Amino acid sequence: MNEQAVIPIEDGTESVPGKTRDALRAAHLYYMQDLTMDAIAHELHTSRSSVSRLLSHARASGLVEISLHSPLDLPSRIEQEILERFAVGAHVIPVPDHASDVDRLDRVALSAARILGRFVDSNQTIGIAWGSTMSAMSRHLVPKATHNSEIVQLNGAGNGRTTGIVYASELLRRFGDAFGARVQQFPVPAFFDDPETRRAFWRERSTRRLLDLQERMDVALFGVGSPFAEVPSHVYQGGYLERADYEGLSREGAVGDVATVFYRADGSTDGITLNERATGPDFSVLRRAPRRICVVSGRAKLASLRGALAAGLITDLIVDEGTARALVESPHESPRDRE
Amino acid sequence: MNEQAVIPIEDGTESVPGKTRDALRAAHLYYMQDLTMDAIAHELHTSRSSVSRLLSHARASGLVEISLHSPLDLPSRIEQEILERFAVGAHVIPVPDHASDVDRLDRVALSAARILGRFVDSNQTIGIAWGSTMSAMSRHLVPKATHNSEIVQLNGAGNGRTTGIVYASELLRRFGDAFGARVQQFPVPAFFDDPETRRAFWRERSTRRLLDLQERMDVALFGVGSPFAEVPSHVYQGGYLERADYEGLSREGAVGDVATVFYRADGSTDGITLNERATGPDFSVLRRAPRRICVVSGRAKLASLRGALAAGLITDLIVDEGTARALVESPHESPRDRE
DNA sequence: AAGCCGAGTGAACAAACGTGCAAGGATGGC
DNA sequence: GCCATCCTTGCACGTTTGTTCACTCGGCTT
Repeated sequence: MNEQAVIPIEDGTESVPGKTRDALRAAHLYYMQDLTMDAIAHELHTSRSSVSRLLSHARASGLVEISLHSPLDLPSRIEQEILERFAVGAHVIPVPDHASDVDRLDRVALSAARILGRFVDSNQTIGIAWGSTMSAMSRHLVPKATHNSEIVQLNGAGNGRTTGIVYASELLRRFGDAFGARVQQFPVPAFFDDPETRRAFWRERSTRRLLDLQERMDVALFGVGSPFAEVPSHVYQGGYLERADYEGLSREGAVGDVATVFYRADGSTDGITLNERATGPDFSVLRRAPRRICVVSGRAKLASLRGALAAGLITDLIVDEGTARALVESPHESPRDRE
Repeated sequence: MNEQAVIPIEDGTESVPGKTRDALRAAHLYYMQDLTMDAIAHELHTSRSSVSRLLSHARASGLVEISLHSPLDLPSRIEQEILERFAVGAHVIPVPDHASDVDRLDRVALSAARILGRFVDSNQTIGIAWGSTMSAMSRHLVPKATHNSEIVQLNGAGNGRTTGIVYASELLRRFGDAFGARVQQFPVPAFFDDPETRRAFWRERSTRRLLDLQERMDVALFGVGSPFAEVPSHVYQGGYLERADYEGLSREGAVGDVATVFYRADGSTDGITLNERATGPDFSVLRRAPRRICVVSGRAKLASLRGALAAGLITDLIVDEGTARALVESPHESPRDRE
């Protein structure tokens, strides 16, 4: 049999495109023609195992895209309501109510990572905050080829004795790899000890360059912090803040933060002293980004989320179902628990 | 456990949207969150089997869309070449060379059916020919909701003693169902016996109405017939044509047909007498459709395909790999076999 | 040159999945 | 109101798929 006639391409040493070719072909046969992996293995002259791996590769590398279309007459009542009430595009992630907070975060992050591709494109500057939500997302990104894009770190990460969270550089690198984008690190602590140090730093040319990038951001991606919730965001565990800081926040009425910048329930930030030591962008800067994506999981963050919405920080919200339901159910109630 | 709290929607008798809701949720959990069907069954309070069926339903009904993206630097050399040489957008379907013609047709039709959704939209008139290729496609259509669209039959089907091919009405209905479109049948034989009958019929108001529709077509979908190939298109098996007809076609240099209208290798149709009895649209009418999708499988149809390309009938081509390769390999050779 | 390392392969096993089947429940016609 | 019929459900089975493991094969180091 003239087996080599089947694939008359030159067998160059270009092994990587060769793998991509095979993966693409396998994906065609599997997803478009419904062949079994066995049959595909036969067509590609390899083993079933390899086909299984090829398909995994095809999915993980974005060769295969799976998207869901709700029929237009059934557009998730909750998403619709969030859109109307807050003027924010919502993606509600179904998660059972009894799931643990860790599960919940993982599942929201996984879904968010897969949705993210829709927001990312070439020639964009993408700002990324640093936190456990972003960390979880970074592990599941689906690559998408872009040109001339840039990832810029929104807030410092300090030299954390990080609680299992990957280092900021690693996190940024993952985003950069996934989208073929340059990465701009922001090597500062999450909070300065002295506001003066921050001001001095901000005058440095290298810092200015980064801040300029932040001002020209096309997409911002962040979670919300919730300092007084039972399961505090990791920013509050890494030893970044002292007891006195919490007391200050509490006294000044802060309910949450976005990229280390704190706000009150009504979205205001004026007079929150900790912000003078924070490294994240001022909200006036953040709001210049036309697309501001917020990923939230867990009802503990409800009050924070409300504040971020009040501050107008969010244009697109990715949130677990329980939190979404709570958000629309009890419109203006105090952070007391429902039911 | 407050199980009913998990899904606080009213348990109305709206069973169909209920099923769609579940299917959508299951699809979310399966495709976006990588849960196993077991886990999903648990979340939905049902059995694994049901989840499997829900997911099948979600795929078959277009709730889930799976698409493949070749990396831009590797855009199927063949498709690229077809685009350059014939100015036609190509989708090449990988099929092993040793596949039987039946397999080949099935696999191309399956892929074509899944691609078709991209071409169909609301407020469109979609013309559809009648043949074994269309028949195979009709069994695998992925529904897509559209408004105010219309399916119009391009050529008559006669009262075939159809060889396992579904009746034209059934075929049209499937397309109509899949896209929520009205269906306009064309109840005439594939070929009239007497050209005069055709002319008379064409003057009828009911016929005119249909021809008008054909002239305003947005999308045309058809295969090509290949009268002199080893495995003749079913049009030639149904007893539509007599020996004398074939001899006439042969004498007049016909190499293929689109919707019962025959053409020569150079795309010309003038002086092919059988066309006076054909029921399909004149090519000048067909070419008014901005999008003209042709589905071809099997090298036996290569000469026909070349002719249809020469006639400028095609804007988008869906073709099996072997045929595509033959198309670009031997550019201007006579219909003699290669190798 | 020998040897170490990492990537890739196929066999084998376990997990996950699809489907025929029989039972239960709803629907619609009479 | 009752029965025939169709649709749906969960189970059980066989098939299909993911993953672990031992192995091979280049490439690169010592």
